[in-house]
Amino acid sequence: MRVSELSRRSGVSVTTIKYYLREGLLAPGRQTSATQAEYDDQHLRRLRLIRALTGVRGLSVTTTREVLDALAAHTGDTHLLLGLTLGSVSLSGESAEQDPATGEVAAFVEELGWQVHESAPARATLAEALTSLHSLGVPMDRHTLLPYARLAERIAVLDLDQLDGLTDPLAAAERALLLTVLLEPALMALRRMAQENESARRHAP
Amino acid sequence: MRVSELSRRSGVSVTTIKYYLREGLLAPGRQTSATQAEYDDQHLRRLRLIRALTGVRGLSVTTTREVLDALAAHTGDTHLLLGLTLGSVSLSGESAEQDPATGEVAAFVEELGWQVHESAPARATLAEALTSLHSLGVPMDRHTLLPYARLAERIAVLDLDQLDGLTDPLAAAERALLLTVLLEPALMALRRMAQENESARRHAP
DNA sequence: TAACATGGATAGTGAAGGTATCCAATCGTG
DNA sequence: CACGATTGGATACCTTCACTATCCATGTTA
Repeated sequence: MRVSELSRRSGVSVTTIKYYLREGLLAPGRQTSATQAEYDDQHLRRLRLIRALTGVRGLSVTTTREVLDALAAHTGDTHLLLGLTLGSVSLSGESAEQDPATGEVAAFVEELGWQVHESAPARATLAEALTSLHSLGVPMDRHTLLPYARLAERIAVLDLDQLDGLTDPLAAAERALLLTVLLEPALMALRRMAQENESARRHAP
Repeated sequence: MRVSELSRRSGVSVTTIKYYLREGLLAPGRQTSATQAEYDDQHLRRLRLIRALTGVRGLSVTTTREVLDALAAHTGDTHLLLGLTLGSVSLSGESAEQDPATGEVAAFVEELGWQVHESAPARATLAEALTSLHSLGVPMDRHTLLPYARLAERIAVLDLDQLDGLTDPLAAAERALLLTVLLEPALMALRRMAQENESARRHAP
């Protein structure tokens, strides 16, 4: 198919597709002549993926490219992919200085017995959030955080269960990405609704 | 205290403070003369809150104002506050048309037995995420989603437990806000680390 | 009283994420 | 094969957001 059809089928304007091509989010089509290129279903799928990451999750174009590059590079070792570039989601601008809670997070991860890469961005994300909460007078010590971590373990089990049976490593990596990133807003929405429900249960029995 | 001290104590520049005043995120100080105003600890606290919401969580200035307004308006009925304006976090631009998965979400909430307001933004967030996943070939039916929802219930219990003992309704409302919004990145970071751990456990026993 | 700070207003900045316009080459239809 | 529409490619422009800088008249303080 050519650009106009790709545009029609994806709902993304031709100029925006050109923009994504320029930015390297989308691979160029197969050239059929000097001024003509052919696109296939892979491009359509990729385009849908881009829109999902930028739209639903609000990732920046830069982060999206990094995530997609990581997907291409690490197909195969799925668990390296999980949470790879995704930690940089919360803040696009890197904070150069180390967060004061970094050591606390390391100790906590150790206490949990988790095997987590030393440089996992999620560590910094957690540290930053805890520091911020602390500065606003909300404690969140080990004791408070522990049950949350245990529930996170069970969520992770559910996540990994959904990758079972996918033998194609490309498909598995892509699904891992989708489940990690796109399920986040869904889980947070479930949490907010559950909070409302629990609050109603407690305050109006 | 005057502006310069507020700036020094909060780490926010005077010009930015002026900007927040203009945008209505921060209440004006008490005028002591025609061209002088006095700020107090409430202003400092509010300023820290603003920076936490915009910085850690990446909320836009507009959304932050809406959240803070909701906080001021609904102090007292905490469970109305929870998830009130917060649903609009995922997408700043409202999608005027209704998501096709809206009905499915309503049925799911019913099945769970949750008491959730009909117009809760979290419903739309969930619907949007499910639609997006569906269009990318990841099923996420009721059956798959149910265990996630049950874990969300338990997270909500932990959340609400932390509001116990706070008798001051203002403090309770503010803590509810902090726990809902600022804990999100922390929970997602825990999830990603737990995924990495679980993946390591499964693939390299 | 003179240097400096303040509140208030207005204009400017830089990044992000597109959008619009041109152009020459090419395709497809008659 | 002629001719209008489409395409790829390049460049310039636009809008929004979150600040930031500059002015200025008034006020405070040493």
